[in-house]
Amino acid sequence: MLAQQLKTAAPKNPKPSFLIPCRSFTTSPSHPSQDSHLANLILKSDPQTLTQILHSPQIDWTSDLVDKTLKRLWNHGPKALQFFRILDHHPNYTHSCSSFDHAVDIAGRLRDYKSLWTLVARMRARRLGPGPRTFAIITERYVAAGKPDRAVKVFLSMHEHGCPQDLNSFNTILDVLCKAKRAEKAYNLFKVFRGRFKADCVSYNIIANGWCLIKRTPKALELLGEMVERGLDPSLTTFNIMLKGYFRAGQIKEAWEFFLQMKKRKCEIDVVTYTTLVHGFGVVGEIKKARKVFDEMVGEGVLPSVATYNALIQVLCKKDSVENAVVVFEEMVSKGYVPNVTTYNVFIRGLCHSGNMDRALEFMDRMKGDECDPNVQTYNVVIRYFCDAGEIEKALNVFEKMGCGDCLPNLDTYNVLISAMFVRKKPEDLLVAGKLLIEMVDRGFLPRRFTFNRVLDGLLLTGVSVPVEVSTLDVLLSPCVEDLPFGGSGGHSGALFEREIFLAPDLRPSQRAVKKQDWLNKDHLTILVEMKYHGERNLNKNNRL
DNA sequence: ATAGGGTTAG
Repeated sequence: MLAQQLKTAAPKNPKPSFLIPCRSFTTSPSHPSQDSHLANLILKSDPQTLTQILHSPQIDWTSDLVDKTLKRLWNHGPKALQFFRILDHHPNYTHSCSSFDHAVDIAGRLRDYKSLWTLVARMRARRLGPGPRTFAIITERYVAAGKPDRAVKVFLSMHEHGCPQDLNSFNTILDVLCKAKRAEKAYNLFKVFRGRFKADCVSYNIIANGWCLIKRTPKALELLGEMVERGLDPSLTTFNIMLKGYFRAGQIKEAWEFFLQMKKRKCEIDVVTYTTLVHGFGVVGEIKKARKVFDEMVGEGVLPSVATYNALIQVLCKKDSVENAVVVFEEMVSKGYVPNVTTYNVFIRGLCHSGNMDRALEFMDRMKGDECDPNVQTYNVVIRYFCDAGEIEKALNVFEKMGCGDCLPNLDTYNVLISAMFVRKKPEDLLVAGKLLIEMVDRGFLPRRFTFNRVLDGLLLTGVSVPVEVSTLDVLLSPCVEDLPFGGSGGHSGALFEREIFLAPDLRPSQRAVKKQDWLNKDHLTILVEMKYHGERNLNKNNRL
């Protein structure tokens, strides 16, 4: 049934998509899942066709299928939202609250707050929420966008959206702030409301961890003092947080002493404690110590977990040798542990780092056989190392394998590749950079201004032109992330230059004031970007970027 | 989606 869909749904005039052809080969003979099929279909279709497909009675939409599809489209936010909206008008399917939450998340990541709040309003109108989870998402997105104050405001106004605050949501906002390295802000909020929400051990653990994350272990200790003062007992989690905190701050000796104290105080040391030790000693190069802890934990009655193995494998790769990591890898498998994506990723990274690209690719294939598909991090690692080795073609090959729907590239992927295009600075490379830039913008990733300018500079210098779709042009003409109101990283102002866009090659600058409506008649435009510099920068003469 | 342990870069 879906195969039929695939055929009939193919657009008559498929838009030429550069670089990212749909995967014309499949690496595994097994049948891709339904959501994978759908994601590919959605990526290829234009809005009109898409409506037909999505509203077709042949597809039996369920909340689960919608959630999975949204997840597949995660790295193409605009498409994901388009999909969600079209399905929202389906004659006999209605979105679940979890799908709404996903959509809210995506809108938030796109920093499309208008859509975000529209979704929230719609949720409420349908009595599906918004719930605590929705607010966890919204606040996290605001914090990630560099707007922690806005996030706090949203938390404080939750009840106005029909979702009263409680200890859980209080702990959530604290955690969101702490994880974003805003321990100070979290602590201030904590001090104001700890009485009202009856802060518990979890609240204190969250804040302590927040201080540890920014390497301020003394503040964490101080907070634990407050905790005890108020009659709350630290838990094993609390101790594990501190232990990790010492390692993170480079206080290895203190970490070990702290661990000895834990033992002395008859703490029930668990696998998390041991994993922290293995990792902590390993990253500072104390491989023997890491191994010793690893070997001794079983004697203490604690079995390693996959995470413990991952920690050991990682540090062996980094500070010892990949060969020894291989031994541990095989050992863990022979003991019946199932390596997960992280295991493969740390291992593949190790192989890449030791210049073993071929073996890295072999392991990537081995993953697929083991129901453990490579994720975007896996691809990024391999792409990064190919780029570093100057094997740009190979990097692009791997990139193309990411294809459409199975594992879409993310912001890192684009950044890594675009940077790599400026190594050789051949005109072809710069052209690829231009195409990548347009594609990333198309998919809802805002390049940093540095990236944006660099690519435009490159194109200008080489005189290469890039085909661009009209919808993309809107975004290209809109500000970069740093220029958005309230700022991405905040506070930058004043562009380095003004950009003017001309239609090329047949239009002269005098015709630059072409109206947008005139462009709309064409499928694609070839544009040439010309820049006017403020100040003295003169790139054309010395021909350098 | 309430807290702690494995992935990521000089």
